[in-house]
Amino acid sequence: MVALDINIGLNAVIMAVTEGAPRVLTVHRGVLSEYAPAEDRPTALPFGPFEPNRHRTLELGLREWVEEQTGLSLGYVEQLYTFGDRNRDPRERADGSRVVSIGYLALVRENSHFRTKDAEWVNCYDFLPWEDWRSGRPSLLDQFIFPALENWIMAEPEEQAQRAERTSIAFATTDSRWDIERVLDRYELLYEAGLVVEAKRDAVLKKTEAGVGRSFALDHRRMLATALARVRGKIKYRPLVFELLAPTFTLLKLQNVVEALSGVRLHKQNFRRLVTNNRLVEQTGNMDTESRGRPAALFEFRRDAVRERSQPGVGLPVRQSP
Amino acid sequence: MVALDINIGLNAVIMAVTEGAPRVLTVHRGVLSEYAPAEDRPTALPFGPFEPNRHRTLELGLREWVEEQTGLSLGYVEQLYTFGDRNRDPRERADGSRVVSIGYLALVRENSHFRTKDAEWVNCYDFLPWEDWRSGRPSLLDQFIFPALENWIMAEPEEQAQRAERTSIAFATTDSRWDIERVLDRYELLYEAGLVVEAKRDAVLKKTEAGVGRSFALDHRRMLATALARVRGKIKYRPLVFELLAPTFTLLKLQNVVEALSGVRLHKQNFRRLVTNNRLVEQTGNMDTESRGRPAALFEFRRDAVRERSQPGVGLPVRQSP
DNA sequence: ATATATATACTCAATTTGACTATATTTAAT
DNA sequence: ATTAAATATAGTCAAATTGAGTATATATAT
Repeated sequence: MVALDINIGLNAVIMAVTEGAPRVLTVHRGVLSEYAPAEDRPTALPFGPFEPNRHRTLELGLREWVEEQTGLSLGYVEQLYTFGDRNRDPRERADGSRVVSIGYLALVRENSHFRTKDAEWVNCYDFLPWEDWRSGRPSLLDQFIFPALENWIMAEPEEQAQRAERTSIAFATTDSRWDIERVLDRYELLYEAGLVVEAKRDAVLKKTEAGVGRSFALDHRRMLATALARVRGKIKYRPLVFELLAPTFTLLKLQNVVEALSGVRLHKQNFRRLVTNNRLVEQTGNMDTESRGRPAALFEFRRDAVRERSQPGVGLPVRQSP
Repeated sequence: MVALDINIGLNAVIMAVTEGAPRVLTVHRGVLSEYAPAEDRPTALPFGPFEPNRHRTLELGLREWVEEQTGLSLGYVEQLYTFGDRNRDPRERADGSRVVSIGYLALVRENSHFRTKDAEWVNCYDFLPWEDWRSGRPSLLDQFIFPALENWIMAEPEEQAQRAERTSIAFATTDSRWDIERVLDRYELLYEAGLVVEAKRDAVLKKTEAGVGRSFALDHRRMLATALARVRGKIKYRPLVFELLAPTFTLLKLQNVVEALSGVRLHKQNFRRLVTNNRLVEQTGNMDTESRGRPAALFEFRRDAVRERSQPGVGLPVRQSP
């Protein structure tokens, strides 16, 4: 039983959808600042240590320090993943100490107030720009990512076949369709191929040109990818979206939040048919006032749907709208 | 930064399907023995400490000690959940030390050899008997669980509504269908209602009559429930089953493994149509020899299916066969 | 030879999905 | 006041999928 020198950190991927984009709460200081030069202090996820003498459970620990630091009282929280690789964190010392981080996903409503102590909402797609297909296929893919991945595949004769297959699955380069859920696979591939700056920082590859997408401290971009993958997967069969919406909303608003998270456009009429036929929402009787065209009916989430249907999600169709 | 006295343990839920039942590898000794009286040493999941100076990653740590202790070389491994509640583990002391356990799921083939150092395969449904509906609705539900839950609901006037709703969702007591994935919800409800012996042991409730299902050390039954829920959910859209099968198999064998895990019977013809139409498997050309009736064709997993289809699972239909 | 167990092909109706058309009701621009 | 643009909502229709069967083939056990 080795007791010495394990620290547990709690990381929060706090997401909201505002102005048509999924956003993540970031900080520029905190526990990590002392380890980075002041001028080069990277964007980071909110982070707090787990203190066993203070916190009865991991999740309560997270809620407490998030509230302390940001004034934000979290509603929906779920554990994502525990990250424990060596050399993840500069606070580890040569003697074998380790920082293990437990990542959490939290969803908050778009107008949640918080004390902005150096915190900022950032568009998730700034970090993962290849994941947003709402305005069509991101040109970044063909202009930079695919050529670079092709080089990486060819670079190692031994592993060509395996690298090609992984790329084909993650990025749908051959016949298959883009799978919105493979967010983490894609990020990890880009990392291994040295196409994100975190890989250079971790000296996985030697320095090449600038990486793709905005970078994050430590392995925080990986945590964000894990979070987005989880949300995209779960939205289909659990009523997650409603955690991100005001209590009443129009169907267009609901659709826009689903589209922002999934990164694809949906067929409007069929989307409406799905959510209303499945009785996932019901009309409140009121109408929306701020619309441009014909006013839309306001809906609310039918909580009973959870009991009635076994998979009460917003039913993402596979295809995009034209 | 509080460094003192956090221990990280790694727990493995190692599953196989043999003789028509999902089984979990259990041990009766190991790190925990010294804390339990010898005559009352409960069944436990394999457990090992995470040693940061030895293990580069958490998963490698798990693989190493599982191999050391059991001789089993794990193939498919995925992280399940990190458990860190206070008072989970008797090795915690009053000074605020804590044992945080990271649970892993591993799937192995039915004939995997291991050095049986006090280890034993146990039917998962011994621990969670209400989860096996293959021979019809378990009588345990109506004979014991529902009356007891009803008492629990009524016991606290303040919380009646909430308890009733949770019970209704988890156990499909009203109109809804039994949802095979809500394994963890159901276990946690039974725990809170004091209907499993672990709850008495943890003094959540005062002693009542014997609990339902076979008990497990510490919170290991909760980990098993987490694992079964994960497998049941993932089997639908990822080719997990093939980790549990020999390289070639008959369609009946495949169906039986899916049924064992999901706990429900499936419609045979439709199941075949699904897996063959989706080209998830392909014929090897050989026939099975040991069948009772007409010999069945042997199939193998089509690895390409992962690339072609975005959700390559075994397509569990919702309903059971008659 | 017969009963029983299993495999496999095929049918058919109900439901769900994808892709449309048509129409209604509002605001903004002219 | 009229028109264009934006949005909401209803409805249609064919294709694909699903649920529930029937029918038939090929083996073993007695």
